[in-house]
Amino acid sequence: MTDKKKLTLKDIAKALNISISTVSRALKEHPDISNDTIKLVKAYAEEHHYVPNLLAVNFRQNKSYNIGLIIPELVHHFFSSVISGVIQTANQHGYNLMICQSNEKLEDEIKVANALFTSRVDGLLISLSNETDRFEHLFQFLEDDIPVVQFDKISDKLAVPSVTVDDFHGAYKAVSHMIQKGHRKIAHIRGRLIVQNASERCKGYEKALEDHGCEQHADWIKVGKDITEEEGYTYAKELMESDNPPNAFFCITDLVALGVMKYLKDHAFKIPEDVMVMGFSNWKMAEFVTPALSSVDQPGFLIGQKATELLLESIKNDESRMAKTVVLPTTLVIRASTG
Amino acid sequence: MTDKKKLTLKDIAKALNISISTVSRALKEHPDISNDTIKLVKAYAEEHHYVPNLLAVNFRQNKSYNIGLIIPELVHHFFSSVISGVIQTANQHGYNLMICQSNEKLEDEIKVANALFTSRVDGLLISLSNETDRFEHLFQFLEDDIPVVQFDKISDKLAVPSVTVDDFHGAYKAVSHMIQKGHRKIAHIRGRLIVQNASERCKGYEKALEDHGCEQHADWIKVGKDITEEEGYTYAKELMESDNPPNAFFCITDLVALGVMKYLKDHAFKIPEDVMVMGFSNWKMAEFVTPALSSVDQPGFLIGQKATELLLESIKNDESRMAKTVVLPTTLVIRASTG
DNA sequence: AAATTTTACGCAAACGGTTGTGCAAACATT
DNA sequence: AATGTTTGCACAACCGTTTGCGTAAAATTT
Repeated sequence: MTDKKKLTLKDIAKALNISISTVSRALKEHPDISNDTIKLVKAYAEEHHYVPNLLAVNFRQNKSYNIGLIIPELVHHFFSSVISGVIQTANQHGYNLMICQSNEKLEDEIKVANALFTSRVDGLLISLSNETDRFEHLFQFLEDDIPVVQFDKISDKLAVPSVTVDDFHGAYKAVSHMIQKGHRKIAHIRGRLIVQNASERCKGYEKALEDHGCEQHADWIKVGKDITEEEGYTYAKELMESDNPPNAFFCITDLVALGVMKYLKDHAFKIPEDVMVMGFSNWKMAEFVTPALSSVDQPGFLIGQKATELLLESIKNDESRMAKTVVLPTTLVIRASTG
Repeated sequence: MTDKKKLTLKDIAKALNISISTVSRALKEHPDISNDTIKLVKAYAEEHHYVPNLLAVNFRQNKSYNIGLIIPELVHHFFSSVISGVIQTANQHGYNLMICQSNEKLEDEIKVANALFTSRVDGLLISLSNETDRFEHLFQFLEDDIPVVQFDKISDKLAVPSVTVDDFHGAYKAVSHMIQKGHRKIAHIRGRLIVQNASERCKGYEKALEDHGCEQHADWIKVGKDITEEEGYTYAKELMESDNPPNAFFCITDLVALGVMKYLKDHAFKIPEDVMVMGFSNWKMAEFVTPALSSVDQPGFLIGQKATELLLESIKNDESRMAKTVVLPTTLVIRASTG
């Protein structure tokens, strides 16, 4: 291959018969440099397509201009929206993104966190895996003054800024909506409460029932493990075959709701007339299933944006690194499954 | 903030009273260094958590260990699968990924390509935007000996290795399947033919009709512009209201198929009894719509993996940079919409 | 014992920028 | 005219690692 060397400051300096430092300063319009020289240097650089060696710059500045992102799953509508927001914001500020998956496993999370740490990212964004109950792999960043921001799946054991959606009110609005539609016997299929989102949504559900004076039964709350469609199907079956079947389902996520809908359709229950179904997250598919699924929309893109802004701010100044919480609003999207 | 400096080779050298170069070599077990010294250095490095400064290493090697990825859309099931494959493969080989979106616009594609170029990526993966008909922004990489690999949306004007799925046979299999099910009047809703995938799928469709001796009508082929659900709906309406309505639809993508299904359901056509519908891409939602949508599955993860492998190989040795084509097989996924 | 080879390490340059400091010339002030 | 100030640039150190080369000491061969 042709061995074309990239143009360097030294080359320009030699060509114009001035010093390297003058070239460097001229390119950034340093006040010490005369306008004539600035023009001269810039013209030459432009003409010869000078592009600064970022590797050298970053090394000198001891900054990678990389931020790390750890998410449980990449192939996921919500998380890809988040990524999209992160990328846009990061790029706007001259930062690049290094994305890693934890696959919802603590082991993998630790592995990729260490990799990002050795890569010397300037900051870290993370949505914790469901398994995460230790934080040493994240503390090492803080010990090295590398700011961390958590989003969506967060923990209060990690004292860093966080961005979440208002799961509580999202759930509250969703459940209230079904109550107003006349369906007051509402079941809830949720995840384990160690995950903050699950806990908040459940609280919102309970508060709505309470505020509207609806029946509350412990066995109307089912705890999913993997949060799959199958679980939705199974629990729907259990609940609908019980002595006191509900006439509405509030599901922790759209996938579970789909399982519930499948059971209901298989057994000739009419949605929403007989039984209403509400999801959470508003996946793309929610609008395409039949009947279209009502859901609580989480602003993924916005979360990504906001989290990245917080992180970049923390990178700039130390004071921004205190734990603080940004809570973004959810939007109730009403479709056919709740009338 | 506490000003804790990272441990450097110099620190280790000073502590052990040996030279920096010996430390450097010891850590990589250079044959010039005695086993005793290697052990000594490694022990010290381990104990004090030495982590090499990648910024310095990369600068010194003049390698960023970054590869760029340009895709039309991030929030998209297929592309996030691809990304997932790319990330895994890249990380396995010590490379990081810089992801950019073109939003299907040439202008954006050029912008991000330039950004990646200045970032000095070691290689570039790209799936072209639908608008791309110029290639200067990509040629600059080749001129600088930075290898490029294209996938999915490719162009033969770009003489670099490419990875695609077998759109032709995917389409052929899909259409043949419907014919075998007894639906011989098959319409096709496709995209513009300058996009290679659209062209291949259309050819596969035509070949299947021909091989099975089915009617072929030019007006059974509709050309979508944005490839949206609405277009599917519109064309389904047009076709079903025509004098000679088809009894099957082969759609260039699942989204279009959903639009078609919507029209059919709205107008009381039975799927698949009256009219069959076939999509392409096998999006997540295909299995959740009613009736579940048959589709042609594209192995996104595999494409990402393969493309990355080709790229990394090209980075390693110049000879691997010749244009060559890897074609991955598709899988026909039969669901309710085709019986 | 002298000559040769091997072993094990140190020295110093290099990568391409950034930046603090020094200094001559030009200009302004008294 | 002597002094002080500003302007515009050059010098050189520096970031942390890699690597070619040189060389004493040890090991081996004559």
